[in-house]
This record gives sequence, structure tokens and C-alpha cells, in this order.
Amino acid sequence: MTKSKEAKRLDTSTEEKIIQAASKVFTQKGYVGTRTRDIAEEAGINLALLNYYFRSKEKLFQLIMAEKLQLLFSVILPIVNNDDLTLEEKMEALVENYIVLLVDNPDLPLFVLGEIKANPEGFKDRLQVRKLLQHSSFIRQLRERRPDLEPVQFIVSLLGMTIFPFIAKQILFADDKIFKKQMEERKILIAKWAKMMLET
Amino acid sequence: MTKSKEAKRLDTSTEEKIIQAASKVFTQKGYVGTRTRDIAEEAGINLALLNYYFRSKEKLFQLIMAEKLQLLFSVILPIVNNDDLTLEEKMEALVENYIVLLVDNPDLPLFVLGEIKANPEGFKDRLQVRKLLQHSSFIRQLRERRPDLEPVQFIVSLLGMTIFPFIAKQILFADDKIFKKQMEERKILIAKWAKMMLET
DNA sequence: AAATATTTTAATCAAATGATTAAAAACAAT
DNA sequence: ATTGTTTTTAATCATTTGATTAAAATATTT
Repeated sequence: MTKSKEAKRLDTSTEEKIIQAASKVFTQKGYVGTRTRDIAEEAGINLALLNYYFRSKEKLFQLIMAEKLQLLFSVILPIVNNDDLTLEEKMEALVENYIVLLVDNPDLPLFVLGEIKANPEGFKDRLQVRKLLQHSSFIRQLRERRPDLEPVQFIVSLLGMTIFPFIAKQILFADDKIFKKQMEERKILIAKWAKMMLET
Repeated sequence: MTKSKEAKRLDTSTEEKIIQAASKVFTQKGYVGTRTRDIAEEAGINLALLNYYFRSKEKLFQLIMAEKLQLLFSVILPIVNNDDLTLEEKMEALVENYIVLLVDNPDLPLFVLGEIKANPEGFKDRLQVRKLLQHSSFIRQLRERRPDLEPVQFIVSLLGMTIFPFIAKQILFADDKIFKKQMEERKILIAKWAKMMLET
């Protein structure tokens, strides 16, 4: 019946298994470092089946990348244009939400930034982060608070303090346990530091 | 004579041309993204000649990577253990020297961090940054100044503010001209912010 | 100049890898 | 049960790519 079919789909449909596997392997090894065979193996299926479902490595990659960009944007967008939040509240929310997201997806930043560098053309249209921020209430509030400060300088610092630990994790932190604990503490630290940076 | 041989070597010896080309292509595309044919073409030589000089892609890569790590360490080492510098002077020197280095080598951070992630084993021994910092006078000074603050939290912020813009360059900055100008201004900004962060 | 060593090239190999095909197996509809 | 559709597999292809080889060209030494 449709029941069992639905149940199977919701459970672990082959398509979903492939997407999960692709997500894992692509974010870990990047596009060129990933072999479609690796994805197939990770998904517990045959290589041909992967091409049957997604036509090509490229198509599957595009799907995963779109998913990851969506994930990253979904943190920024609802915050930077929320007029109900003060500048301080926006900063706190950004840091808090990003750290929560990245603790669960530590490979995300290096993956996305690496792929953008490897193929800038492919992201030209999809990434108008600059334009997006340009007209945000976040930027407006920053300009009002500190007219002498180039907003992008502050934003780069805020994002750098938040995202960089996940990029340099391998080098600077001993084990995962300690890392997670310190990232928790970091939420408050960054918020405090960011506020200090805005004082004249 | 030896003269002409020397002259030729110093000029643009084949070996040097290959190293230059490998440096460029590897840092731009990473290990897996680089084809030995790309390096050969960039160097204006034959593919076989590359293997004649360096035996394998792997060997050539190791050479380049060692060069790049040396470049990065050469900025940190002389500063963090220089007892003649105050904490503030160390911070200023680190930021200043790193930005100078990275403006000329913008691909460096993403390249090195990407390769470490792709092959953590291969760096296990070469990267004892943690141990290196652990016993530095920089850390000691940080602990004295702010005993309540985990030093690594401050260092990650300092490095993040300094290095992250070069990693996210593609996304956050319009053109190269503006980017360089703002990185210049950033030297003073980060130093100022870092000092504020250390105030209680 | 002859002999020797070094540098460079064209051609080719073998392994890896993305993709396809044709057939089998599982499932659903009649 | 029979038929038709969807899912899965094994086998194979074609291309890419790191590496090798043998020979030619160039430079160095005697």
C-alpha cells in the first residue's frame, strides 16, 4: 500500500541515504577530494545507483552545497534585518546561533570557503552577502553607533572570532571535549568583547 | 665555466621554475585539485621533466608545504618568546607581521588549513603549535595580565581577527584594491581592539 | 674534436575514476 | 498469477592523471 511505501521513504529511503552520505563525504573531503565510490560506500549502496538517482557527481554536489549555504544564510538573515533587536541583541544572537550551528557542523566553514575559492564563478550569483548586508538594519545601526568605523571591519572581526576557531580547530585545540566546552564559554566572551569594541 | 652555470641557475633554473609554479598551483588549488600537468604548464616545461626533478607529485608537495609552514612559523616564533617585548608589543608585532605576510600571500591560510584537515596525520609531528605556545612568554604574560581568562580564547580571537579576512576575502570584499587598503587600516584597529579585550 | 654527463622531450603505461549499460531482483497494479 | 514498473547490481567504458622509458638535444669535460 501507500502506507508501507511512505513508511519506507520516511525511514531511510535510498535517496535520503545517498544525500546523507554525500553531505558527510563532501564536507569532509571537498569536491575534488571526493570520489563517487566513497559516497556510494558510505551510503551502503552501489556506485551505479548513485548515478541513477542523481545523474552525476556535479548534480549531487550542487544539491549538497545549496543545502549548506541555506544553513549558513538561515542564521544571518532572520537576525540582521530584525528591527525589533538592538545592535547588541543582534550581535549576541549572531554569535550564539552560529556557534550552536557550527558545534554540530564543524566542517561547514572550511568546506564552503574552500569550494568558493576553488570555483568563484559558480558562486557569483548565489553569494550577494555584501549587498545583503549593505542594506541591513544591522549595518545601519553600526553606522549610527560608530560613524567613524567602517562596518565591514567590525563584522569581519565578529565573524572571525566566531568562525575561525572551527577552521583552526585541528591546530589549536587538544581534544573535542575541551573544544566544545570552550566554544560554549566563547558565546559570552565574544559578545562581551564585541561590545567593548564598539565603545569609543 | 662555472660562471655561466651559476648565472643560469640564479637566473631561472628549471628547478626554480618548477618550484615557483608548484607553489602557485598548489596554494591555489590544493593537493588533490592540482594536476602535475598544470604545474608543468605553469612552469613552461614538460611533464616528464617535473618527475625527473622531483620524483613525484607528493615529494614536490612536501617541499612546498614545508616552505609555507616555515613562512607562517617564522612570523610567530621570533615574537612569542621575545622577552624584550611587552604583551602589547607582542600583539602589535604579531598582527603587523601577519598582515604584511598575508597581503602578499592571501591564499596561504586556506591552503595550509585545508591540507591539514585533508590529512591530519601528515602534520601530527610537524605541528606542535599548542606545545610551542604553551611555554611561551606570550602565554605567561597573558596569564599574569588576566588570570581569569583562558589564554587560548584570547589568542583565537587575535588570530581570527587577523587571518579570517583573508579566508573570507572572496565573500566579504568587493575588489582587491579596497581589500588591501582596509587590511592596512586593520593593523591599528586589531591592536586597539585586542588591548581593550584585555582590560577588565 | 671526442667522450661523457646532464637536461629535455615524445610516446606510452597503468591505475583511478566518473559514467553507462544491460540484465536481474523486488515491488506494485491488474 | 501476470504484467508492468521501480530499484539494484555486476560488468564495462572512456577519460583523466601520475609516472616511466627510451631516445634526442644540450652542455661539460678531457
